Amino acid sequence: MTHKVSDSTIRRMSHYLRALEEMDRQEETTVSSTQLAEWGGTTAAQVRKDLSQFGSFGKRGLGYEVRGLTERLRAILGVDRRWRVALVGAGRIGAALFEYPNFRLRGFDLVGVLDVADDKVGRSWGELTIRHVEELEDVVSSEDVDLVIIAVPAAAAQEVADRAVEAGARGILNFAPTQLRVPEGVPLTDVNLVMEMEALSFAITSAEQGS
Amino acid sequence: MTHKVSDSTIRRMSHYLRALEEMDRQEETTVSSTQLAEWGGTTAAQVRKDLSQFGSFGKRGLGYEVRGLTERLRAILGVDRRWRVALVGAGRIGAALFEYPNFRLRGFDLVGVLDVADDKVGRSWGELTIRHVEELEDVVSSEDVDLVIIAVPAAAAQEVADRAVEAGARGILNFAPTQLRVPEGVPLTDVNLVMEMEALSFAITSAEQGS
DNA sequence: AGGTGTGAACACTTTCACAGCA
DNA sequence: TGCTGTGAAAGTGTTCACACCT
Repeated sequence: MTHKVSDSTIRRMSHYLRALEEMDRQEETTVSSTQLAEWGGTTAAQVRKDLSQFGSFGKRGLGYEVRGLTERLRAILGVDRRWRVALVGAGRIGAALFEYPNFRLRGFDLVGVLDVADDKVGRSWGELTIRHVEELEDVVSSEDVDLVIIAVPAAAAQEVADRAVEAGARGILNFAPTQLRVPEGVPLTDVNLVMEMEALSFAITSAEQGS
Repeated sequence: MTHKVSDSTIRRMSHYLRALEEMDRQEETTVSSTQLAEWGGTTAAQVRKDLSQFGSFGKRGLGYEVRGLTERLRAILGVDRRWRVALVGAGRIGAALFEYPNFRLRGFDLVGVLDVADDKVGRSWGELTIRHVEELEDVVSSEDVDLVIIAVPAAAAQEVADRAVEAGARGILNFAPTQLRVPEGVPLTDVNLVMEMEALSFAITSAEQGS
């Protein structure tokens, strides 16, 4: 049933979900594609096309039922469950993630933190104790980790990825500025701040020069 | 001359630039589109198409000269200069950026940090003193800020964006999980960690369910 | 021979426009 | 009437294949 769904569709689905949750908080019970589009900076047709890839959730003439659609989107995105996350690299990025409340609120539970540095291993982060990267396989399997966040220097990232996947991790979020190779079927997302800054730099520079 | 260039092209250009710098470090003097493609996980034709949008930089039968192409890419991306960056929100994300060495290495200088919290205002971060968000306009204009990074709660983000742009900021990197509205011509990039995690969640969930 | 630069073919995404249901 | 769901059209991005230069 489920054919290939584009990346941009998924990104927008996240957006719609956030919009719906906000609308529910404001006690709205129904919503139209037009309203959803305004919230997420897209068009009504786009919203309907996106949703239609997963089913028919609306009522003609009326719109979508906020609560119902919220549930459907949660199920589609797979966030109607909790995810177990291990963090490799207890530096600043790691700390930022650790303290980011939305993370837990949205269903992602940090169940392990690892680092190589001797002065970090053994320390406590909240209820977690930082463990040595050597123990990665152990943490992934014993803690039943689904997702691994890589926040280590570029040179160490590939090895961490290989071992995490081998040990059973099912998806990877990579902050290291390097192109990781992972087996077919293991989703990988990169977050590269320098790249984002360069995109801004380009946009400004080319606007300056283009007539 | 410069027609519309796609976002994905720019992302790949960043990649090529990083690859070239690495190759230069390894004392390679020329490089083919095939090699560049391998490095960035794309195809040779794609590399050539991307580059050809900005000019003809290669020699047929030979490839591209590493140093020369590096310079051209730097100029295209606008990173042959330094950028002045202000950071609004001195929380964990802010701290992570502040300590991220690649940031400065790649040409982005943090020249101002602001926050609302009284217990943060006045503190020192390296050579910078955290200033109150009230002073945003002042910082942007007196420090000649190009880019503003927004790392404040979602509810405060739009106001910060409006004031930053009004005061002369030319681009915005937004970490707040909300859809900002900025005037036409002001580039905006969003970094939304929950969204990235949800994309992983979807990929895993749909793979499980699809046949 | 070797590898670029590029039009043409192809694939994918978005927008349009309207039939159809509440 | 109002708004969804969806084929068809338009627009964008990627891949192919080859002429052309060194």
